[in-house]
Formats: sequence, structure tokens, C-alpha cells
Amino acid sequence: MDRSVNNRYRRDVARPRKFEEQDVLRDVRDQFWAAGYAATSLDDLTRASGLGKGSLYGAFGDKHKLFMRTLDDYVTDSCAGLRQNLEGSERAVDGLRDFVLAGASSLRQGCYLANSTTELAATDPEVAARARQAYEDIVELVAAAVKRAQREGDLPVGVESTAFARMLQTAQQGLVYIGRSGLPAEQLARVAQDLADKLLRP
Amino acid sequence: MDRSVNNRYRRDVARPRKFEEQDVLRDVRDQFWAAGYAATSLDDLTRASGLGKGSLYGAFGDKHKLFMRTLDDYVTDSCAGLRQNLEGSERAVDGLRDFVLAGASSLRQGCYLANSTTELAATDPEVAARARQAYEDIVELVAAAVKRAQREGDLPVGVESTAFARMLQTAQQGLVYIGRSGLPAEQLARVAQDLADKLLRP
DNA sequence: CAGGTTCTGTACCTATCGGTCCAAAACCTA
DNA sequence: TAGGTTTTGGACCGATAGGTACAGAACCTG
Repeated sequence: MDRSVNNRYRRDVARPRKFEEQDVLRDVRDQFWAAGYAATSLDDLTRASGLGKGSLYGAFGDKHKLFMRTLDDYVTDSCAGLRQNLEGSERAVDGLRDFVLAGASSLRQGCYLANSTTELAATDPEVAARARQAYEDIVELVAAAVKRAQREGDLPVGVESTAFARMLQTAQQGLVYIGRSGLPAEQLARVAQDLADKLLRP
Repeated sequence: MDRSVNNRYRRDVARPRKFEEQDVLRDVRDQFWAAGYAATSLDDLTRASGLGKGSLYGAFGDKHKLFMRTLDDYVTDSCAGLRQNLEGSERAVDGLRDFVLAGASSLRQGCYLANSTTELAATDPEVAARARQAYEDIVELVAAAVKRAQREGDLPVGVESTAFARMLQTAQQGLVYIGRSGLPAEQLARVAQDLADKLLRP
């Protein structure tokens, strides 16, 4: 019987787990985030999560599966948050502005997806596929907000929404990267302001 | 006697080397570039370069020293090339435009410095320091070109050249990122055009 | 050609890698 | 409380990591 990976059958029987899946996934993700995938050993993961190897494997499968799980959760949460911010903003252009500025907020830590993509996309097809899909989702969300901003009269109607969305996303990722490379926070914030102004002026 | 790392004393005596340092450094760099630092083993390096471990250590020191050497060379060459492009352009604004567009040319491979920074800057102070210095040098070069473009009437004189330079650099790095994440070449080129147009219009 | 020196490749070292196994512990149902 | 089932954590595994040692090859000078 396959007991590995996320089994939930008969949870009301036998010895119950001592940990919360979400907590473990968060700790593990933070470890990967801090050191990168290849540079993180299983011992690092057991130390970060407090679980033994057996528990880790029983619950999530091997190192790669565990990593993909954290990446997947991160992407899902990020996209949900982005959608909420974009659709929740009074005027769409404000949401777009916040989207760009958000690139300056991660600072040295960077973006988990971006870091993972840079480290692994060239050699790991699963990561590459997940990253590509995530970026398409983001562009779609942003493009919808661009269209709304056009309807609201805050962006020129002439521009193609998808192309414009990609441009904003590129600017945001550039900010994330420059932040990770060590630019001081206040200078980074200034760059973010300048970029948002230039790209979103009518 | 310390024979390690780049010794050149008495080159006209005893058994001469069978390899060219530059060739080896290029092969090694390409290996690091393709797989990342942590995911590259010494066996990978001997395979890529054709040298044995003994030769590699004798000539360049350990894995980390060897890596730093390739990173250093890459940065030096890149900055020299950038300076040449910027100072060699008829009008400074054309050089700046090419600078931004260059972010779309690396495609899946990405930028060696950017990849290395993303993977290592958070945990490796040497890499962090080198990256920070490289980015300052680049900003300085670009800022000088911005000033020239202002004198030539292609950019408004009101803007602060360093802040503007950082903005252009951020856009370029964003393109590198998006390219590495798998956006098709023609779409990436389009984004690059759009960004350059938006940022460099008078 | 002899002596001295450097370079090269391989064998070898210890530590750690990711992953498996399993006996004991912990819990639920009956 | 007894029986059944799952979880746990550490012992253990072969493979590979980065790095060293060293014997012999290759070359220059004199």
C-alpha cells in the first residue's frame, strides 16, 4: 500500500501526526528560499521543520516533490493575493501601480518563484513548466486590470493590454532582482516610483 | 612554497602547461552558467575542461576560487563591452536603447552575473560584494551616457542621471529575468521594444 | 644528457549526500 | 484493555561530494 505523499485516508485511526502540514511547508519553503534548492540538504530540512526524515518522506515524498509542493503553494497564494489586490482596487491603475511597486518590497530575499526559476528552470523541466504557467497567469490578471484602467480612462486605449501587462511584469521583476543584488531600500523605492511613473503615466 | 592559484613564476622552466587558461576558464564558466554553482560538481568541471583535478587545483585553487575567477572575468569583460558600446554610439540615447534591448538577447541562458547573484548573494558575501560593485560600475557608465544624451538634447535635462540609469538597468534585468523564465523570443523582443520606447521617449 | 622543477592523472581520503528501513511509540476502535 | 494501524526518529546504505597525495611524465637549463 502506498502511504507516501499527502495521504489523508482514515485520519481518525491510529497514531495521529504531531505536526501541521502548513507549518512544515512554510518552514521548509523558507529554508529553500534562504539557501536555494541544491544548497539545501535533507538535514537542513529536518532541522528547519523539526521532523525526522521518515516523517518528511512519509508525508511529502522526496526532496524534489517537497520542493515542488512549496513552489506550487507559493505560486497559488501569490496569484490569489495579486488577483485580490488588482480587483479590489478602487481604480485599476492604482492596483497596477501597487503591482509594480511590490517589486521593491521583497528586498534581499527576492521572490521565491523568481529565485527558483533562475536556479532551476534551465535544468528542471517541472520547474520550468510551473514558472511559465505562473507568469502567464500573472500576465492574464494584470492584462485584465489594464483593460479596466483603459475603460476607466487612466490608460490610453490604443495599447494592447497583454503587451502592456508583460511590460509591467518585467519592470516588477527587474525591481525584485535589483533588490536582491543589494541596492539599499530607499534607493530601490525611488527606482520603483520612477518606473511606475514612467510606465503608467497617461 | 605556494604553487596554487595562478602562478606564473619561472614560466620558462620545467614542464609547460598543456592548456590555455582562458579556454579553461571559459569552459568552466559555461558549466557553472548552465547548472549553477551548487549543482556543479568537480567531476563536471574536469569533464567540461578536460583537465584533471590536480591541474585544476594547481592552476586556480578550489572550486570557490575558480568560480570567483570566472565571475570576475565575466564582470570585467561585460563592463568593458558596455563602456565601448555606450561611448562608441553616435548618439548616447542610441547606446542606452541598445543597453535596454540587450536584456532580451540572452534568452534562456540568462546573465551569468544575475544568475550567480540570485543563487548566491544571500549566502556568499564575496559574491554579494562583487555583484554590488558590478552594479555600481554599470550604473556609473549608464549615468554618464544619460548625461551625454541630455547634452545632445535626446533626454530631458530635468532628470537625475543616476536615478534614470538605475531605472534603465532595472528594466534590462527584468528582461533578462523574463527571458530566463521562458517567454518566447519574439514576445520578449516586443516587450523590450515597448520598454525602451516608454523609458527613453523625450 | 643530467639535474631540477613543474605539470598531469589517478588513486585515495573523509564527510556528507539523498534515501530506505524498521523497531518502538502513539493513538483509535471495538 | 487488546488488536490494528500509522507515525516517528534514528540507524543505516551506497553513491558522490570536495579535496589531497603522489608517482611518473614532460620540459628547460646548463
